[in-house]
Amino acid sequence: MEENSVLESPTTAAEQVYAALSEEILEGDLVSGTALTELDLAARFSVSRTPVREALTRLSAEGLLVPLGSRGLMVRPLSGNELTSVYELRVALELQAVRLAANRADSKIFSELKQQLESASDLVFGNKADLRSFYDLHERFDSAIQEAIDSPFLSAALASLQLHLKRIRRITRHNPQRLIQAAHETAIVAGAIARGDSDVAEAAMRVHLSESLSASLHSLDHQIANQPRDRKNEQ
Amino acid sequence: MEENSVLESPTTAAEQVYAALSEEILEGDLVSGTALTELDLAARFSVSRTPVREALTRLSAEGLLVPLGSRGLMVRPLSGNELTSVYELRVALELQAVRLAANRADSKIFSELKQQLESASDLVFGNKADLRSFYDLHERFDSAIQEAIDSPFLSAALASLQLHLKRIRRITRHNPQRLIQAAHETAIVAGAIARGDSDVAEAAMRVHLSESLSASLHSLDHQIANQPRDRKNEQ
DNA sequence: TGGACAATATTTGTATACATAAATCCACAA
DNA sequence: TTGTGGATTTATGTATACAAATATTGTCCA
Repeated sequence: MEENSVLESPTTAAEQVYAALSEEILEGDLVSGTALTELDLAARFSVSRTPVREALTRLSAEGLLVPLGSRGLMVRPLSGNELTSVYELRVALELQAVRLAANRADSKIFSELKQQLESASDLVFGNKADLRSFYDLHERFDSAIQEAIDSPFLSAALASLQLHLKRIRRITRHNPQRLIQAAHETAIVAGAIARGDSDVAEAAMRVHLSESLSASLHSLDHQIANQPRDRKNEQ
Repeated sequence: MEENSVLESPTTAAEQVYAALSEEILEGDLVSGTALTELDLAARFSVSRTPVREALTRLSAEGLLVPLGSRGLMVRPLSGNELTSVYELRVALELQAVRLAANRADSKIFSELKQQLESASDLVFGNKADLRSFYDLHERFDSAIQEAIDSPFLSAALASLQLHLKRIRRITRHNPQRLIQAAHETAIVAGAIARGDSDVAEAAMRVHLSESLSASLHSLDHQIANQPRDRKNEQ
């Protein structure tokens, strides 16, 4: 919903708590199911409960936190079923996004992105900085789409989705082979957008998301001897 | 999500303020651009600023309120461009929803809905109660889809979308002809879901949304800019 | 008249005190 | 041992006081 740019000067305490907590959730430092209490957080961040409450309200509204029993909140668990649901939302939003982008985008931007994505494989096996720039490239791709479509409601939904996707990427195992494949799939999407072919862009994105979901589920299943995809351990 | 309307008992002050404000926004009692201040609202609802702040935070997170300058919040304006963006989001979510519903739904439920939708035209020209039950039928249709897809993230996005759609329906002019047509279009979708035909369900929904957007934009264009609202369609 | 600047008012941001409800603990009895 | 009731603790819900930031007003001077 808002910019996470780096130029933040005088942010409020509530925003800082929100930023810190969402980062911890997205980075996996706060694992699924962790209970949060206002008093603990207030002490930890050396602020009063008031800004903590605001941060928790916002995190709940975004679905990163869910009620825990009759009292308190916990970091939202992401089982295989919920991961599948995130992808059902992702398919909805991103197919529409690339379709619109193909109709509206500046083709030069996406031609460049296509080339960069095609040559991104090297980065996957590089050092940490290379891997970082690999992810940056994908973020630039997402940003370019949002800018191209210029649709505030769709963009807001995509931004919200990105939060959960970032969590999922941390939860699932790092898989270099899959990353290379994903870059290739995304390059095809970028190419289709660049030449304004919305049908192919949509089809290629559908392929990409299908592959991506399979890989994530597979990775999740192999994490712990924990749950395959049944509906028992929800909530 | 909120089938408990009136008799819900001992809710918190923050929730009551949230419910009251969102109702006022959705019903058009608070017109686009209205500035809200915490102190005024606290006085109006006879509570302190604390629960008011929580309500405002939630309404902002849902996009019903937007920042007004450097201070304060206002009811989000919905121009033609924003209306179009809402529909770009709606297309994304509802095409996916009906596609999934066609694969998962109990066909008996949607067969019934189809029949009810086909015979709903009478209600449009009836009295207020009839019109109310016409809208109820559409809400039951939406609920049935959400239940069929059983996908928490997609459902949350649909629920959030519904808020803005409800606003739009109030902002745009009441058009009986369009309502009858919409019921027919929706009946076709319900029929396709009932027999598990996801392609036709998607296509029929695409038609419905396209027609619906055209009608809404047309209605918006023909409204005198900021005419004082006449109170014909009060509850 | 018009503009700069100081005084004032208004509004949001934060801390804190108190109220209330739920969970926990503990003593005591069956 | 078990479980029942009440006291205690703990957490959230709400009100309020104060601080800080911004807008507004008004005054004085060129």
